Amino acid sequence: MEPDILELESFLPYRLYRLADTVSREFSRIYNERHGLTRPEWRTLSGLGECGTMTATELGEQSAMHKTKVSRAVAELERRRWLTRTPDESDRRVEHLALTKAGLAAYREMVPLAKAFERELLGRLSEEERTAITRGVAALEGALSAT
Amino acid sequence: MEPDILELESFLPYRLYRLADTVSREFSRIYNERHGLTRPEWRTLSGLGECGTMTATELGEQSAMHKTKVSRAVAELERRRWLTRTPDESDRRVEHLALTKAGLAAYREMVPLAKAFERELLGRLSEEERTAITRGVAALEGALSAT
DNA sequence: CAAAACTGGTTTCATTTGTAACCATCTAAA
DNA sequence: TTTAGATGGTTACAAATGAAACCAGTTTTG
Repeated sequence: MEPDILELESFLPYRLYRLADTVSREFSRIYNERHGLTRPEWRTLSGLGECGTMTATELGEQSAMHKTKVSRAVAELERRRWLTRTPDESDRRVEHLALTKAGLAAYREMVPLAKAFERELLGRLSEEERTAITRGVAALEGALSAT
Repeated sequence: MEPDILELESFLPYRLYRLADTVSREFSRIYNERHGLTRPEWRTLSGLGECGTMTATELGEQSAMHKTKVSRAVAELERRRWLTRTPDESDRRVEHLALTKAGLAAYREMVPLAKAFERELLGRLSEEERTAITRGVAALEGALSAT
């Protein structure tokens, strides 16, 4: 191992990114091929499906998206009539977002597929490998949030 | 844990992506703030620095980039005079890419920073956590490549 | 109360990206 | 050979993205 050379193949930031990219690409078929959703749209749907009613800001925090992404995703889901906006009573800048029946239906349809995807992926690993990835990811998350 | 709800916060594809995104963003400062490189440009530089001479196709495989990204990154590094192209003798479609002195200098300057970044990141973890993330990532890589 | 500072959310603009079409060259089959 | 397909690499075009400016409304402060 030469000192002034970086082995990309074993460099953690690169490996993480490539891994996430591959997984994410595979997974995107579930929301993209089926419904033509983008990732921000999927995350918005997913966030609202999970939490019920949220504001755009909350959505951004919950799903780690830039507010412009949220804004655009919300606009598109509204255009599809998958969500509605309700103005806040006390603060007129704020809107409360919630899925419509159609949005909820799409969400409910995709949740089992998403779970199956994850299960299948983890199913290819041994029990120890599963604990390893789970613990490792959690540890890194902790290390980064503690900044 | 309701059956028809997906917890984004504990959904592996999401966590992986967010993690890689955060790490990658942090790391990009090393090549972006310092030299104004994009990620594809950094990977190209890094690939050539590590392997010496490569073709564009090889670069794409080694660093998991789409060929248009490679093409653009190579064009930009060439414009900076950080790499040169040498036509292949026997196959005139192919070009062999290699770093110039200036390119190599930039690479050599960044390698220790990259290594320090990784060391510092892993340094925030315990010994067991480090083995966990390493094993876990390797396991997933294996599971995905085996497809 | 008025001005300044801040916050939720949208829009604009430039950059990055992916898909597909595209050259040029090479290889294999008829 | 000649032609049909592959392959290395670039380019054109549309879509996705991020930074910064922006608007409307809210809070703070003098």
